[in-house]
Amino acid sequence: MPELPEVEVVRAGLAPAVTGARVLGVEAHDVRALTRHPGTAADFEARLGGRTIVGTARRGKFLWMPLSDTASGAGPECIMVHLGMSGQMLLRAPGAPAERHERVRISIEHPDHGELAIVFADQRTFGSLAIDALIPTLDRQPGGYGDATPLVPQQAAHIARDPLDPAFDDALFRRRVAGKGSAIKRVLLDQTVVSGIGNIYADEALWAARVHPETPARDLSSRALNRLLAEVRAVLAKALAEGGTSFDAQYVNVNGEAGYFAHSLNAYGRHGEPCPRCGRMLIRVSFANRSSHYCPFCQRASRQR
DNA sequence: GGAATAACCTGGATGC
DNA sequence: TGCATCCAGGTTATTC
Repeated sequence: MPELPEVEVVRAGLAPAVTGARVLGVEAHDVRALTRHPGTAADFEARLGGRTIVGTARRGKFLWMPLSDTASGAGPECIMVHLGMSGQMLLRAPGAPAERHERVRISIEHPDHGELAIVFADQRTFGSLAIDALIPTLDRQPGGYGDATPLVPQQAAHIARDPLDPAFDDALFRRRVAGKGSAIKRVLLDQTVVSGIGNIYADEALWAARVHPETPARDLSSRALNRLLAEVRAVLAKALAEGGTSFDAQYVNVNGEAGYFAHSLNAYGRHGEPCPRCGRMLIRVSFANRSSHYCPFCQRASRQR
């Protein structure tokens, strides 16, 4: 499932191929891939045609590609992308056969690389593209990773910065967590508190920090919270270095290749196997319409203070 | 206002 | 072999 490392791999893969490229044409095959777009599919196609992609940026799981200004003088805009659970952004040669679950194809011409196709494919149709307005960030810091401009898509403005963002505010994160009575795992998954973390990396970071997923957030000591934040960063960075987590064909980079981090998972999906730390059995429990995987021995709720 | 829950969606895995 | 059911989970609207 695309979480921060997977989205960053996609962004980094797109950047050299799309920055400076002009949009030659757009084919929206499935309107479900445009649920975030405020207009029709025809409007999406018309507003994108002829524009130049001037960069790539990412905040948490949101990815965007700023566009050149329009002749009409409308404010700055971007192509906003959310991969949802199964979205893929693929780079293909012009005229390449349609991908399975292909929803949108954007044909571009790059001054150095020539013609290419950006293909958005999505099996479960939770992902979406949109043309969105770019608005100033409240803290006047760059809107996201990969672009120094202090602008962020309107639809991603409510999302907190992610832990790998240089402008991430550790103190603000601690204050927000300390004010929550919910389970710490639920707080980690709350994109308005900290972005980029999904079910996989939440389980991995909690395991690494020895924190029980159902510990009330406000019960965590400063020490435990600092340890957890450090482990979140470590897990995300390691996954990023290994190209992200792929269990099946659900996540691939822009060339259709899988990542390797699934081999490094310690807790997620390993229920019934021995804990790599203590050797006791890892378990899986139902949690907030999800599954939680943890070690009931070395992640005890009573050990947080 | 904060917190919890359901719904959206598809295809692979599983059970009968 | 074929059909029905379950499960995966990011985001958001709805409900409490």
